[in-house]
Amino acid sequence: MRTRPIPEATVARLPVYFRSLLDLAESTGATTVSSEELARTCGVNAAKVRKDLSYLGSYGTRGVGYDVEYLLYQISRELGLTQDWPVALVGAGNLGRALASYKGFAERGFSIAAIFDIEDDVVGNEVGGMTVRHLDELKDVVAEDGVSIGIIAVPPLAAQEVAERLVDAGVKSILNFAPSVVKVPPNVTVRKVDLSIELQILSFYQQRTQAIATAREANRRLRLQAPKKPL
Amino acid sequence: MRTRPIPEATVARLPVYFRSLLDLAESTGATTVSSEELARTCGVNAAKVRKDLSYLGSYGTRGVGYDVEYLLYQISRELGLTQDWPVALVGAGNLGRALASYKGFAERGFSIAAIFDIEDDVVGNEVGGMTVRHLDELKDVVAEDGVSIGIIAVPPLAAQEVAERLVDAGVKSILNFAPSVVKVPPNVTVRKVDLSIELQILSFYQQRTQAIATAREANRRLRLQAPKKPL
DNA sequence: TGGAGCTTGTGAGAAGTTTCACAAGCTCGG
DNA sequence: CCGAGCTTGTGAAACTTCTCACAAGCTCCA
Repeated sequence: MRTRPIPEATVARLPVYFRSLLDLAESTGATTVSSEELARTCGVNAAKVRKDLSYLGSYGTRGVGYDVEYLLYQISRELGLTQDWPVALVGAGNLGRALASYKGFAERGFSIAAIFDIEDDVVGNEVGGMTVRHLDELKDVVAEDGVSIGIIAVPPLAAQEVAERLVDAGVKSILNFAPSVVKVPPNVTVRKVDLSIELQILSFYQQRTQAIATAREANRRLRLQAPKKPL
Repeated sequence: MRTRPIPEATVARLPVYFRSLLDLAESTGATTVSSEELARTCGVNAAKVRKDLSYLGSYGTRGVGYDVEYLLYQISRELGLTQDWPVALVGAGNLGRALASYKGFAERGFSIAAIFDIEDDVVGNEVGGMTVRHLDELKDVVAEDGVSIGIIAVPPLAAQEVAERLVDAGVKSILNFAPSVVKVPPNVTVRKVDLSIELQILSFYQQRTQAIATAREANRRLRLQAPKKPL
């Protein structure tokens, strides 16, 4: 059926198109959209939109554009959004609690099956309308509820162990919020979201574009503190 | 001084190397590290590590490896981590509060200068040891504290307006957590972190690797509900 | 029915990124 | 001082992603 595999870069953009199409359908009520228009709302190049969508199939009409409803359906099917994905959330700290109450997940069919933690004073607490369970129950919940996606929201030192327990329980996809690299078997997919790394990348480009004079000045000062390269 | 600009892909990895080097220095106390070893802890290819580091300069020693301290200093200088970056956090909802108490930012020199919101019942509250201020004070705070980085943690519909107010106040780099595309002038950098998009990407690959039989079955069922492509 | 005006789908080339493979160069022991 | 054993730095090839430019094909109106 599918001729070529869909490039990773395209997969990463499909959710953006999806959301823009939803907004479009809701706010303007338009039934059809051109690649130009979709590109504008997504902040990308129109040719890129067309090429991306062409990987899904030939769903547009020349001279007219794409039918919004039909395209929405095709993208959601491709992304697997036509079914519900129960998610296991591990870690009920600051971030875990915020994620538990985050509405955006449920909107796309990702429901939190259960929240886990390991601290005695956290297990049993109410978070986002659910009771925090002990991590030891993970395997049972995963099996019972058919969980295939796990979210790691624990301190960095605990992340690798949690990842292993998720894999052991049968989870095949992991979203890692802990600022650490986790290693998993090749049949498991991990994506990481690292808040501090994003700021560091911004800092790089920020520094780059600061006034030349200021940068030169700062560099001179910094060089004085620089450790010597060992001989 | 710099011959070639550092590729974006490399910039995105420097913070990962940086963290691994810190861990390494702390846990093993090693003074030197090979590209092979660093690559292992970062989950990347050794040649990539060497090429990435070579953009910073020739900081290694053949037959020996890289001096950990020296490399740490060079990366932190490149990323602009030798100075402190005050950050304006807009949005004191679930996510905003979690970000406000997130330790990882301060560890890398990103200090929250102030938290802003617009809701009367939120402004004035205590969050992470700070008092939430009204968004109208943004401009003053940015000017006074020399803020150049802003974080958007507000509902999607408010994101564009907040972005404009940040830009207007003089912020040059924005980290956007709202699930929406924000448009800014070309001299401003935006990076987005979209939690739901990450799950949708996982969902795509998850679906792909599920048992063929199951997928076929599901597809057959789904096709029945598919809207017809308009003629 | 035919032609003007759009818009898609895509080949081809450009640009960016990853990986390979190996010369250059360091250390250390004998 | 020399050669064995490492490890870096980097051209070059392979691969991926982006962008351009235009033929193919649709709609609508006269």
